[in-house]
Amino acid sequence: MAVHSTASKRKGAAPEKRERILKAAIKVFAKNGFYATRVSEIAKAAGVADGTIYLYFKNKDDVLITIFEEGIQQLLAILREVAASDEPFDRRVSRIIELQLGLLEEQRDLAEVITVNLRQSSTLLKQYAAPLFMEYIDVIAGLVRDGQKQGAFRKDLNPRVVARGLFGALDAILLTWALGEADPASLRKAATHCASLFLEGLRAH
Amino acid sequence: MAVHSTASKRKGAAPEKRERILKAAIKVFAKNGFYATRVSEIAKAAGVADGTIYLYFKNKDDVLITIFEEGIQQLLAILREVAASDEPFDRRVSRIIELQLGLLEEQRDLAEVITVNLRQSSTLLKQYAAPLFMEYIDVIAGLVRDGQKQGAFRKDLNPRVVARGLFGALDAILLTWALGEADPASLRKAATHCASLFLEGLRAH
Amino acid sequence: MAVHSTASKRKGAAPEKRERILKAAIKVFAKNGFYATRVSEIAKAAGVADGTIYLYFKNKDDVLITIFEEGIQQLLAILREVAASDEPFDRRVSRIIELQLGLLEEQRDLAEVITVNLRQSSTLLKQYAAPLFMEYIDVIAGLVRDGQKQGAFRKDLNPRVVARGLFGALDAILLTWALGEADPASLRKAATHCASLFLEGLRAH
Amino acid sequence: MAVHSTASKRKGAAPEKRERILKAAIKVFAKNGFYATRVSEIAKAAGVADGTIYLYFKNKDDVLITIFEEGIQQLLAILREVAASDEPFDRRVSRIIELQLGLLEEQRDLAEVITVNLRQSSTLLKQYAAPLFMEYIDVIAGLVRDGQKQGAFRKDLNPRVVARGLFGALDAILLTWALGEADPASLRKAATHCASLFLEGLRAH
DNA sequence: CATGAATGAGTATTCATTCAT
DNA sequence: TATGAATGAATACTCATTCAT
Repeated sequence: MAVHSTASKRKGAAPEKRERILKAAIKVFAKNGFYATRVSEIAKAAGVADGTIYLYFKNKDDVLITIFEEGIQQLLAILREVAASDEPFDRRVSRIIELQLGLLEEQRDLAEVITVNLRQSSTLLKQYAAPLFMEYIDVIAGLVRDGQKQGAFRKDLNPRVVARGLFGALDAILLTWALGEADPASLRKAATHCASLFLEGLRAH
Repeated sequence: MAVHSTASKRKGAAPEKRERILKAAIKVFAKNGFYATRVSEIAKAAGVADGTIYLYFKNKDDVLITIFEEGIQQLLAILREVAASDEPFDRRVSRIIELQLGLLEEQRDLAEVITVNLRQSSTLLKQYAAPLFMEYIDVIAGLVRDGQKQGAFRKDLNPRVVARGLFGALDAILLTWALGEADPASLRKAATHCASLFLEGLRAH
Repeated sequence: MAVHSTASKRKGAAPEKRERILKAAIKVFAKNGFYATRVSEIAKAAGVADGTIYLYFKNKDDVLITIFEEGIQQLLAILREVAASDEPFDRRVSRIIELQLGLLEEQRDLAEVITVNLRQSSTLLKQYAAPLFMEYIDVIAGLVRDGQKQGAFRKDLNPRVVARGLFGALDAILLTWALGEADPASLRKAATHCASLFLEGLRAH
Repeated sequence: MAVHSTASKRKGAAPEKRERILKAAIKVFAKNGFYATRVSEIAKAAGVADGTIYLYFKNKDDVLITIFEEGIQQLLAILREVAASDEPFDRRVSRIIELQLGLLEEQRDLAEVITVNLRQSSTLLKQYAAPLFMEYIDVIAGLVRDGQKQGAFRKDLNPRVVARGLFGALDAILLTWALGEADPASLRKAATHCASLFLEGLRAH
């Protein structure tokens, strides 16, 4: 898991150039996909020379991995906070859904890179994404488990199955949305319906 | 296709060359991913010459598309049948879930190609997969809509959102399963839980 | 020179199939050039299977060589006859010019193959065409030499240079004509002018 | 082009990489023909990597086209100058002949590429060479026409036919020479004879 | 003789990565 | 640090030729 952890080379100088490259990479990866994106395109979009990218990243794969790691970490941090809040369980689940879709809505390109691009390299997917993905699932599963313990959710469902299902549902909704014309309003409405569907399905009687 | 043509065009050997190529492609695509797979690897796995592949497929893309199309068509045929049956709606949904997971359980490589590989090419995804995917969604959405009309399902949920969510949930469960060690029993149990979650979430009160 | 001479394989049977292949080859070579022509195209145009071509010719090169040899031999035979006739020298030269252009005019495709295609393979050109080309030049040069001896042509010009020049002039005129819209009338007029130019240039004072 | 740019973009080495590639290409094209020449052969002969060629040329075709264009432009510039001089018409025609043969005599390989190789691709010939070729013909035809107007040349010959004939004659002489052992003296003598033949043929009485 | 499915050697071109400046 | 010219390994696809029928 910590394979990549300490991340890419950096020194003391060149502060935001690294960020510019990442931002540019997210944009072109989202537009063209990982394999169809040329390193030179990222460089051009970032306004740096091709070689400069190799001062901040080991190689092209490293750029994608970094995007994924930092993007997921961002999500995870908020997710954990929400999951640990003292709001009612229903509310926490709703917020997670809205959050995930809502956060990504504001970063549509990042969403596409994370949900679509990462699957483009089986190696990357299995090596780097899977562990982080599991971590993500774990947070949600933990929330479900807590809800079950507290009597808010029915106890006969495997929390990890619920978590995977929820993640997949959101992923599919996002994908369809990203492939289509991507109207923010429709996404928000879909989020509400999805939340209602899962909460009703989870409710303890 | 030539499933039943016991008589090949030549000798007794090399009967279903096309099928052999497809089978081999599914195997190597699943193992290495679309982009990392060399045409020569497919040829070798199929026991034919590189050039032979081009007698049956336009190019490498065409091989992937064909796998996807024939795989989905297979699913769609069964799906439509189940959706149109006269069983209770609950039962129909359950069967769809079991069928989808069950069918792919028997063809793990195909599952991985369909769920993972196809996303590797944005072009292929948008051009070929999206329409078939929508068709798939439509069948499920149709079933949900019918259930709503008949009073079996609550009416306040958008059938297409439910369909997308269900598909995504199953996709994620399959993906986790395909990436992991893939124990059939666990997949079957996950199917039951998933069905229960969605049915409860859908139930009309 | 006799490298190819006894020509392509033949047996006793399959009489005109060989001719059909040659005729078809002339057509497609003229249209697409030697390198851009596929053996399968020749086969299709001739109405035979790809493999059949190899029953009559050693390989693709052999087809082009055969066309060239038989085409040139045809020309040479007539040329020699005209050169040896008892008409005035002026007349013989004129007839040669008209003949060469006129004959080819009736076989435009053959003309294009001989003048253009053969140059497409340096090897073929040097190995097979050059000798035949020299033979061709020799006939014309012989006629010029005779004319000089008989006092009809000026004696200060090298007959071989004249022959080469005449050949080149006709070749260029044909090439331009073949590349353009190819109006037979304009070709004939060009022939007259060309003849007049050369005869005047050759005349003894 | 960068003929005079004494300062290369880099070090002191590899100054005119583009020129080196062109020079190498002329050499190998002349030796092996266009189709039989591998891009890697050009690269090796030029002492650069295969990929470097694509930094300066669009593709293999582009290399041939460039050779032709720059070679012809060179000839055209001198030709136009001679054609527009105030020497007697006879002299101008003689000089054109001598120049054309002489210029190429110094660049035998270039001569072979221009006269032979270019015809190897029908597409290139028709698309790129034909227009330049016509321009070339026009200059000579213009000179003939002027000579006719001034009373120096007979008026009954189509200037364009004369120009084509002259070009073809020179081309054939060059071709024979390039294909043979290429003795400079014989080429020069051929030039004199050719000039005499055409001038006598053109003379007004 | 004829077929045409199958073969597999052969090659232009791309693009991630390097390194001299 | 930053550059971007240069590198050269890597690969999909074509097509002349063969040979089992």
